[in-house]
Amino acid sequence: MLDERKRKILNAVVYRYIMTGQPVGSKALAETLNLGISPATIRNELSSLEDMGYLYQPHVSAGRVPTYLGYRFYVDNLTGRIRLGVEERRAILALFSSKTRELEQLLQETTHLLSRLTRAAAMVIAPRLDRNSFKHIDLVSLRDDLILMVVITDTGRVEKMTLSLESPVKPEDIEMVQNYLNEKLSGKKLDQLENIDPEELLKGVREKELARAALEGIVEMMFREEYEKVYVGGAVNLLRGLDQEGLEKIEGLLRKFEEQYHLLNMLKEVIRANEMVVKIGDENLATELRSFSLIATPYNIGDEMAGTISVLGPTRMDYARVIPTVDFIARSLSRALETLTG
Amino acid sequence: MLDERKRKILNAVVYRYIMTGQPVGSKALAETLNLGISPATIRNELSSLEDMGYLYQPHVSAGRVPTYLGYRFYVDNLTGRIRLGVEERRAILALFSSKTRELEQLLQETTHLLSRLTRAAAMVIAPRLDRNSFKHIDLVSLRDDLILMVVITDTGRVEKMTLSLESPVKPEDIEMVQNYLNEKLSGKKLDQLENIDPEELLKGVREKELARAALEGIVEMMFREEYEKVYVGGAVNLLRGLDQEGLEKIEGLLRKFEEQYHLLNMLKEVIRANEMVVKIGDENLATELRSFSLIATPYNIGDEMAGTISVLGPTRMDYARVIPTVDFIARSLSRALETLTG
DNA sequence: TGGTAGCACTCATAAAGGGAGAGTGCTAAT
DNA sequence: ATTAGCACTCTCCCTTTATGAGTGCTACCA
Repeated sequence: MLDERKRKILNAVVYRYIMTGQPVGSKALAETLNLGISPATIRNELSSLEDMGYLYQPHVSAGRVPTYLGYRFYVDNLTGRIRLGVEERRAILALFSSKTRELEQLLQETTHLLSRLTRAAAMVIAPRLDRNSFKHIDLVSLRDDLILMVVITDTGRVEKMTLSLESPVKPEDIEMVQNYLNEKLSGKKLDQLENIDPEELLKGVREKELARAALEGIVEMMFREEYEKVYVGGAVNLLRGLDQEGLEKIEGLLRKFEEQYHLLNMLKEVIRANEMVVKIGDENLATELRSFSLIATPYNIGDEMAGTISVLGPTRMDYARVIPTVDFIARSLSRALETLTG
Repeated sequence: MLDERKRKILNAVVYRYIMTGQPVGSKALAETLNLGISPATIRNELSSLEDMGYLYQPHVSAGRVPTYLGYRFYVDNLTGRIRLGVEERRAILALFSSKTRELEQLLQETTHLLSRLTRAAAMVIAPRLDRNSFKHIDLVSLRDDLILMVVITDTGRVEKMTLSLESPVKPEDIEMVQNYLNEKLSGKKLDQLENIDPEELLKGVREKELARAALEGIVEMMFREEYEKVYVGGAVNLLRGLDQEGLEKIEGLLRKFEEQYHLLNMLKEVIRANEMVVKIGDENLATELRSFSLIATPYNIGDEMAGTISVLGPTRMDYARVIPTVDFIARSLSRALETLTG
């Protein structure tokens, strides 16, 4: 579709624009490209590339700037140019070589690293709860009618909830219910718990109110976590080199960032992807993201896909550097999680 | 020090400037003040107030703008003007009337409400861990040499940590250590735990490695939480109506906001206050806050001071509205926590 | 003596004009 | 097919000019 020369020119325009942020002119291209052709020839090619929708001119006497399509071409033809910097490699290995950490802490630090290395906003979606299996339940009385329920999963995730009861319950009953539930539920996948008939299960216990509240609580907890938790970092990076009007646009986006629910909604088109996804500009579903680029890739625990890590930055982003960085972080995280969760 | 007329004029200037954002001129003041004096007289007074350091002129032909000192005077003389709006009252009561919630969730929602109602950035410092007392410890094996430790406090706070052991440990030993620690530590204030001699305590157990790791873990956990957790919300509000240069200044501040440690450092001068504090402009210790106003007030659990809620906004802030809002939220939160933690 | 009218003065802001420079598209020549 | 040459367009930046807001000062008044 595009001949060799056009491809070279297009790639050069995008590359230069990413580096400088300035529209790229024919003269500068002739100098760097070394194709032995004059600016005039390049101008013809540029004009042609503009007709095809890969480039546009901000105004008539400016150089060319890539359209979303132009970036798309560039990203799809990155082979060779792409490489992980030594700096990045070192920082990533440093983070993941330190051991014995909390899942949450690890994800939090991953988010930080991601945003720092890519200079973009980073989002890490935590592993879904429903794939975990039930490990242990703990009932602790705060008051005789107020019980704190703590549920621990096999991946070391800890969720808690306060149960407020109508009537007081005795310590020995609490312990009994706890033991009973532990025995009955141990090892079950969390999403199987929804199908358990509570009445059936409750037959064996005396203190029905507490047991029922606990069961309902567990199901509610799953519901609460239906949209998974997201860690966000480096949202400030989106402000970098922004003009007045850009600022107003971004305000709405940052507002969405503060709410898990909205954030996940924006990300949902990439959440389920099982390989790296690069969405450029209007390729994004969420309107708030239309002027940004989103790079997302899944991470695993063992063989199972667990969650997604992603970065959000301007379409004018150094893809050749960011893509391998995101990729390597995802791999490193997967490896770390495997040893962390046993 | 200031006569009646000067006070009226100064208050009017600050009030008007807060409302409009425009420098206030003598003519406009003469119209609104109804003191029966002419603009010329007001000009004399303004000039005098400027000499005293309460006002300044952005440039010679502009009206007057309050200095930090001017805001300070205004805030110190708010009596009468101050009142809680019905809107705000309703929203606050609505949030705190719904019941049975997690401490963390409640604090998170409080942060949200605070930023929404004040249109400023909100920070809520969670109750310090060391005042809590030990309620229950839970050791769950993830693998035979990887133990998840969960510590529950009497206020329903749950902290966890993974313990990685040199040698595998048997399930019955885990249970034994867990029971032993529960018995020994139950009811102790967390800050007392630091003084316990581990060797003394360890005499009674066979599985010393696990027990020692657990003890060290608890102490480390306290250390980890020495600087308390902070919830942040509405940082975007700081971007409101910002010019290009203000944007660059604020970028550094927002970056600090992303790190608990730095954030708490900035807040530390107000953390220990036991009544409402209003810090205006350069009254702030942290240089990053020098061009903002910080309003902070403590909240309690029972009779004990538990944490601090605060908002950060431009010095040109509607103090008459924000101050009572922050105050009422703090009171409501205190009340809610009392019933939540029993 | 405190208040006021009048007036000259300053300065920000906006609109208008005018190079300079960058980069283009087009044309004609190779 | 490629290129040199050139006219053209438009942004950017600087200067100029007009406008208007608001002041400080001075002289006058009750």
